[in-house]
Amino acid sequence: MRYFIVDDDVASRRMLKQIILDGDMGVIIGEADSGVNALDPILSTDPDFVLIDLLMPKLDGIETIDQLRKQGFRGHFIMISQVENKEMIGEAYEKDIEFFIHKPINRIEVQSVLKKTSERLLLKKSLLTIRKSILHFEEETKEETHRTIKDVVSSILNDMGILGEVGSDDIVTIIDLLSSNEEKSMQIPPLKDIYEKLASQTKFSGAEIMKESKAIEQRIRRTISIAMNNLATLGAVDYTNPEFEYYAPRYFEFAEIRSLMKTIQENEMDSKKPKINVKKFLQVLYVEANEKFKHPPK
Amino acid sequence: MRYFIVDDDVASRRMLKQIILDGDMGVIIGEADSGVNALDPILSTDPDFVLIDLLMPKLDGIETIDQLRKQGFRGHFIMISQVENKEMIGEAYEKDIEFFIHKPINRIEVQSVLKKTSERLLLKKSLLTIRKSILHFEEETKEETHRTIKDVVSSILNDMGILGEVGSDDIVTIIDLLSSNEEKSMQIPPLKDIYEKLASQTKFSGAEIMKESKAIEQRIRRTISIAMNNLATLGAVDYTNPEFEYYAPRYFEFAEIRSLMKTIQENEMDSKKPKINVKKFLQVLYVEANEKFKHPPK
DNA sequence: AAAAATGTCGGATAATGTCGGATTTTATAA
DNA sequence: TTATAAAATCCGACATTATCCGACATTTTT
Repeated sequence: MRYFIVDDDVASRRMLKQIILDGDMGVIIGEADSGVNALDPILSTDPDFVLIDLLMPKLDGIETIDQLRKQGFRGHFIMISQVENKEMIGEAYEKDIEFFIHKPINRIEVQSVLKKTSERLLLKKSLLTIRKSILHFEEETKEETHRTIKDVVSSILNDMGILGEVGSDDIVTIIDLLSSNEEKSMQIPPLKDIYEKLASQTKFSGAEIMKESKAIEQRIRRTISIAMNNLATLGAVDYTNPEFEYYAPRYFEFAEIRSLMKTIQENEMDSKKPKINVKKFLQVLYVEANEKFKHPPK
Repeated sequence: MRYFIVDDDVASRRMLKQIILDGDMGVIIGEADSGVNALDPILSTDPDFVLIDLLMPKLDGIETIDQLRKQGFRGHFIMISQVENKEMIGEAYEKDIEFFIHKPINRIEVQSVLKKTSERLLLKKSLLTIRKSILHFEEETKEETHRTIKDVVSSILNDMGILGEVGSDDIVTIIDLLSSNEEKSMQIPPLKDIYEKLASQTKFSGAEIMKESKAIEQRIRRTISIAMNNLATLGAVDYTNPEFEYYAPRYFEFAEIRSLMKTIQENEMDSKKPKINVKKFLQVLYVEANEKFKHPPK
């Protein structure tokens, strides 16, 4: 199942994330710290479940649900909040949420509820598929609920905090492209070739393609640069942070990250620009995404 | 659906009853005002759902569930109580209750939850029936994507932060090659032979092979050098880092790593190049990869 | 309209292949 | 065991490219 988390409290988001991942219940394909910031990403990533806080500044949970529904979102909501007021809870249930979980967050409770709700969804989907097949004698055995490579990649990019960047689309598409390739070599082709291939999907004249592939190159570089900064900032505060600990040494030249962390800690703004190794980043992402895709849980 | 209500409060029972009947969700086949008084009737009427209060004199909700399960009751529980204590709620969920609803009782909430749980139950039943019939036809089309030795090696190299380097491909292929060999000696053959064997998979003239095997040698050396630098940098930042602790002493001459760490910490850029022991690295990797492959993760 | 983000391009930089020779390990005999 | 030669392994240096990056132009956002 694909989850999206909306909560203004970082700690809550992290706990939920941890619970979902630990329980092997699915992937987090995005998160947001407010209703307003949640709308666009939810509509574009179309998660199966949205875990949403009721009390949030500006746009509260119920209003957010209204907005999303109005714009055609068909996913399911699970509300998580410390509100005790039965009126509000009732109101939430009227918006057709799946369930209301009371804060403080309790691991077993959340896991149990998520498991039951997602099971219900799966069952429903299977039955719908079956009914359709029976009615039309069709052989559509395509499981739409399966997560794609793109989901896996998105979730990784989200962890690095760059899912919203323009270059992320390029990256996701590239990995998808590479993965759909026949050759099972884990070595990715030269970056130049990759860029050109991607560019040729939208542009058609030779010159256009060259330009676009140059643009792609820069977009990706800038996106990765942002990821480095994000991780370095995380690590500067707490180098046992799980995202930092995992991604920083694997996806980047850790020496670069380290010197970045230093300048951050010492608040120097000068900073010799760090070296950005696009090839390494894509290579690791490619192998790891495929691995996670083939052997989902951990 | 057939419901049974257990609650020491008459008013609560009446409300629940009313909600179920009004919502046309099923029939009430009995009620009881305590856990003790509920046991016999529940076992004899075998309801689909038991709505049960957590806090009751003598036999509380959880104990009642235990008793019933012990005596073979297979129905489902929905707990309804005003308890706020998350520990108790968690405990209840561990007893495999369907959901926990907080008092005071809210019509919409109860209806929504009951509807969803009973729907889930119905779906499950239908699906089980269908599956049973289908199983007669189809043998399982399960495609097992085995975890290969390559995956194991990749993950180790990823831990060292060198999955992105060109030489990693060589290393992975080499270990795969060695492992598929008949002789299960723990001792790996001379490096030169290994390189030549690998080279001869892509090149075919004698001279070409020599060149390629030289290239492979350099790629691997450089890759391992990067791994050393990565780990040393990791260790310099945080010597309790698990990857550092594990890999640094096993795969490398630890003395080399330590002096590397020193130059990193003191920011000396001169640095006498550390000695790189390719043989040791491959040897350890070979043994460990095979070990992990045969006896996967704990 | 200013500021930020993105596109464009050429030159700088670092990665890689190639090769000869230095250094270490291994084998063998004293 | 120790000495020594041969073999294996390791390393530096250079040429060639892929990759990277600064700087300015253009577009988009505020």
